[in-house]
Amino acid sequence: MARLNMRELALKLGVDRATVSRALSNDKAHLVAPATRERIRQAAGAAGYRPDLTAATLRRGRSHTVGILVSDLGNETFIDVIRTIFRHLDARSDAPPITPLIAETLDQPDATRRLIHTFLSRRVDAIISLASTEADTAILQDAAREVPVVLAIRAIAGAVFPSALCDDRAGGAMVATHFAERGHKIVCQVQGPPLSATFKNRALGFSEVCASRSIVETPQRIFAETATSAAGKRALDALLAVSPRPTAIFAHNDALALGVIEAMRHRGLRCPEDLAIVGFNNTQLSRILAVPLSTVDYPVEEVSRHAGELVRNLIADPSYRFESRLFTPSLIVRASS
Amino acid sequence: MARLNMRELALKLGVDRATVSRALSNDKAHLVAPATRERIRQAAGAAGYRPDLTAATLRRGRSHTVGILVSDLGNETFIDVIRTIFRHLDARSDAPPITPLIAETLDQPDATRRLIHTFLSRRVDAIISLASTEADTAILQDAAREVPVVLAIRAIAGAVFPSALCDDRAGGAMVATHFAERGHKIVCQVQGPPLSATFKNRALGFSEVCASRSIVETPQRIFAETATSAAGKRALDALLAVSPRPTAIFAHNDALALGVIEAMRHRGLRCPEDLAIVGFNNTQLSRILAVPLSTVDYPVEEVSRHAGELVRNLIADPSYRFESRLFTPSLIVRASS
DNA sequence: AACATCTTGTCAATCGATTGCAAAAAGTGT
DNA sequence: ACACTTTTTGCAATCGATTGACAAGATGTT
Repeated sequence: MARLNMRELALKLGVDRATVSRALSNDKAHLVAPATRERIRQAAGAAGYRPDLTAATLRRGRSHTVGILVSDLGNETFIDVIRTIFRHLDARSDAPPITPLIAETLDQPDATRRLIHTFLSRRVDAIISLASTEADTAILQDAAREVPVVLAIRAIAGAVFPSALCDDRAGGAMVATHFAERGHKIVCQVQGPPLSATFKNRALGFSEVCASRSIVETPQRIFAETATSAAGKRALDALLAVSPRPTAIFAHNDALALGVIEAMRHRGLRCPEDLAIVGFNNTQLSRILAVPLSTVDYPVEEVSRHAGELVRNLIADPSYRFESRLFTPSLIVRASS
Repeated sequence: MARLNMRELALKLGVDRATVSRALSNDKAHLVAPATRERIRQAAGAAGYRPDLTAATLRRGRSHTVGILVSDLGNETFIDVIRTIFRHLDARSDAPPITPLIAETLDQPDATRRLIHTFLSRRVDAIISLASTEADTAILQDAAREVPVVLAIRAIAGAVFPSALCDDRAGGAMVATHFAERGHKIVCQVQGPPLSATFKNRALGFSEVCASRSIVETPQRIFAETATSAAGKRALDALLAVSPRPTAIFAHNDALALGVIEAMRHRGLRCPEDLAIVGFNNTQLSRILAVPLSTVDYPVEEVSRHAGELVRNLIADPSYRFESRLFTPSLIVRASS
């Protein structure tokens, strides 16, 4: 069961472990004579030698590992971003591959603190936080004094971190503009939990355009406690009580939109005739609904790539002059509006 | 930037590092006087001391880490299983928490080998492979000589690993029985890629019941190259060319079923009147279709829990007499059949 | 008072790879 | 053959925590 280690390999070849280490490394391989280097590499391959990365990490102080915090693994968009980040971190063949550690916080600050501590104990080279809330600010700032911390998807109000975000405000604005062009005069929003900057910005962008194009936004905004279809269902009741009655609504994500649509179906209301609706994220479900859902496409690829690059660059040089970026989403008009 | 390490903490407290180590450990804390122990724990907490787990791993030979291989992170069922496994691994407060490492193989054997090697280099305590294919057999067997390897979701034909699986054969049988009870005489399957044991077993269970209840299964089976809705769409053309023409079809998962249904809509065919359809997995989409989809509910909780337990037990004792288990899924009848 | 037992803490080796420094070997020019 | 540079290799310390062996001190027993 005992694994072959470097000392044994060196012994077998009659060289020093230092020579083996250098021969197998990327950056110091030139320090060993070509013939010896090849001999060592052959033997290592043949013997199935695999270096112990925990030992290497201890000595080097670099683990080639990044921690990814995500609030909800059930969220399709988050998963898309994570897997795309994976690819960007793993793909580059010049640099050593980076192994991601993933943790689900479920938006619980205690769990988040615990998970961040675990990451730091495991000596991650950086942390990417997807969709963190304000409750995490202090912990993340703490962590940032040890390793680079990069934010993706959700900004944190009042804190500056390198980040890769979607321009949610622009997204909200696009929806309002769309409603204006279709001649809607009275509109309403079903807003996600307001502790998330994402939803705040979507609301803001939408309202701004409504004001400038003199569309009436019903004074009562609908707040969903969670951004889920169940909450969307409940929202319809509230919506119908609103006066003046809106003819179009902007749901802050596709799940909320779905809930509203299902509730409408129950009541015999038709979409878009009775009520037009636009969602956000362009998830799979938006395409497959009986009435395909208009929605805002999330710039997954760009956000992920930038997050990956920030991490790579900040790991290479902690004082790297990073640039946080906002990526513009795009409206996809389908039958629901 | 330099982190506080155990030596410094010990120095500050005027005790030996060994004493600190024992005071902070779970199993050896009783070896240090209660007063000293508390003093050390207080100080450690106050100073924000966090042990370096890579050093501990190196010394102990245990990383408290497991590697999870998954073929496709976009698959809702896989994600559900992963996050449920997380919870079972992380939750137990008596044992130290286990950090999962996740890797997406995309069913590419080369990538799989690379990722497994990375896991082993990082000294994972065990590997869980979700939905592996036969192409991975040799690599997994290799890995199994170093650490416990547990299979979930998909068995590998001809190889014995501790596993936690869904009884796909029973699931297929349920669908056939359901068709029989509804009076269908001619049925057909849209089968997922046959290199996956999952789909083989679903097909088998279905066919067995068809035979015993003298339902005609059309001789031409439809094989989808991938288990996606696009493949499902293409499958409908093939289906319509089949003779005798079936009145009900069993799609091997919900995505395939969705594809078939969308293609039907394009042709103006009605579900279930013209063609009844049942899927598999009970994914979100099955609930939200215009005609809610009958499907087989996947026993996510049971599979995940058992996989987690296998891993825990095998880590604690590699010679543990494990029991591989099959969990029975359940048919959910909705409007589509 | 002598001896056994238990408690508490220290010393030093260890896990496996990396790397600064210096020694040995090989190459170069005169 | 000699002085000198350059290449190649070896030695030994190091990263930070854990643990077996053992010593010193405290407590108990007869």
